[in-house]
Amino acid sequence: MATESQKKATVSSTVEDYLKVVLKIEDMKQRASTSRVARHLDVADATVTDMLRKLKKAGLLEYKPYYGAALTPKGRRMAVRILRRHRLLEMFLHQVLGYGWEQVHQEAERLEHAVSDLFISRIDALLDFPAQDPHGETIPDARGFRQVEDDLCLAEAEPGSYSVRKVTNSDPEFLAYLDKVGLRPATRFCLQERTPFQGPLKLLPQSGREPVYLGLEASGSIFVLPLKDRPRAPESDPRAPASRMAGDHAGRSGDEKAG
Amino acid sequence: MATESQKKATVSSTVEDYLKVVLKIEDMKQRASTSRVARHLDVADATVTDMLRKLKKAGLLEYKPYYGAALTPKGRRMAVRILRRHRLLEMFLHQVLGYGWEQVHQEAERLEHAVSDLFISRIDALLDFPAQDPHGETIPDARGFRQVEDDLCLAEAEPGSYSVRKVTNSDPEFLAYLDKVGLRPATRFCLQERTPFQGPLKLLPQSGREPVYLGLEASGSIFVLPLKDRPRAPESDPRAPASRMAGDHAGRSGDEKAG
DNA sequence: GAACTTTATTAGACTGGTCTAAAAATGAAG
DNA sequence: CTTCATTTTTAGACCAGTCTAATAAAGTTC
Repeated sequence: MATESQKKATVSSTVEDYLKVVLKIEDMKQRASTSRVARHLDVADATVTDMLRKLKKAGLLEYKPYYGAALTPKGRRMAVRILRRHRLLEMFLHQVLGYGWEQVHQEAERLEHAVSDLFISRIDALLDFPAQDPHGETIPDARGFRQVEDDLCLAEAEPGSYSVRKVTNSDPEFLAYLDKVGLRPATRFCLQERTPFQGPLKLLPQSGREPVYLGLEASGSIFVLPLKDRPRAPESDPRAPASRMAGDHAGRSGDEKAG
Repeated sequence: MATESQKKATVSSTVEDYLKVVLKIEDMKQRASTSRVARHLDVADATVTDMLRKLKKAGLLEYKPYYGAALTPKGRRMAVRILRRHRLLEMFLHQVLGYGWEQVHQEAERLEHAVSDLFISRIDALLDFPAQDPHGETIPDARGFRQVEDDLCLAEAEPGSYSVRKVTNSDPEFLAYLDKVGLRPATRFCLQERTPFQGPLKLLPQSGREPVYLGLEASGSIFVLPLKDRPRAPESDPRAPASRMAGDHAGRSGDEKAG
């Protein structure tokens, strides 16, 4: 019923992964260079060179040697389709099977290649056509439309009230930490002062109450406190696990290998 | 939570398919010869010879050249695990996502290799630990135990009252036909006369009402009628699609390639 | 038990996806 | 514009899984 009468140019899950990565890189407004793609996929550069040429030949992307790749409309459609499947599956695992938000990514990563269109359309309906996944990422609709929002990076935010728009990191440990600490999509908090922390939180400015306090250690780690416990000055805090874990991830805040 | 602390000798889905087929053949009390395995998997005999030797080396089965293969305990455990996954997934697709029983097999065939143990244990709980799949096949429990029942083949059945125990055929068209006609696991019916039909129906003698009549055309096709419409003598009937479809499948009633 | 048929195995090759190591192009710095 | 460092591509190889064609066991018949 769902997606009939379309040329099913079925591709391997490997190809799907390459397209997904190129889309992700393009979304970050970076050039999809051989090495960048290789880092995301954790394969050798030479492997990527080969593959990009194959994908070019298949009409899924443009590829200029020594420069990089860019999705064609066709490649983009396929990549967005996988993105949709991934996020819908994450939502399904979270809502229907009770997975923690730190558990959904890995499973969706495999399932996105294996489930049928029927499966996807059934869980879509079951979830009542959700607009976001458990991380707050927007789910492209069945036609492949995605509303791209201008999220605010934590590092760009002026002091004020915000809510967490999305968390762009899929590391289970880190997400479990955020969860423990009560920081998830839609959580509201007060940013005390500007911070250079580049972490995976994307924010939405917000007027309203501020139930949570979010601050920054000297080391660069983030920490979160109920507002009533807010310290006078946001400096060091003997919160061992929090410091450790947040620190770990703040360190790798650039881009590669984060998802 | 479910299946921790066990050596995860992860194998490819291809290997899982080979093991599954050998288990299936052994369950039919046949010798898992090279060519029989090859027919089930739809690959060349030479391919199977290679693979059986690899699987022997991996300790998953015994293999005697020019004779055939037999699962080792380890191979059997793995095969039963896949069987469990397959049937649980079928039940899940049917019950939770509303798949028709003719649709579940194909999807489960892919998913059984892709989902995690967590996924399986979650759907198991969600379905309240079902004992059978939509076709009436018994689902092995989490420890790998399976109760094997002595079902009656249609061809062995004397005239009398029965209910459908299970349908061991996964052809979507055929199953859709049986469904349309109201013949599924637990359906009760009256067998009018002994039939040489070797089809995929397994029966369980049953005392009770007989709402359905199942008979045999001269050609070997089956057909079904509500009891009140039952004809005096079970002969031809101008029910075109029924005759056609059932005939198609009764023809290939032996064993190979049926599932 | 010799001849023939069937079934199984070997031999050699191909594909997709990957690797390492070496060569080449690009780009940055003097 | 040369030189050096970085990035990318080429060359050659490997592995898993598959195929076809040729050969060799096993089984069947007379």
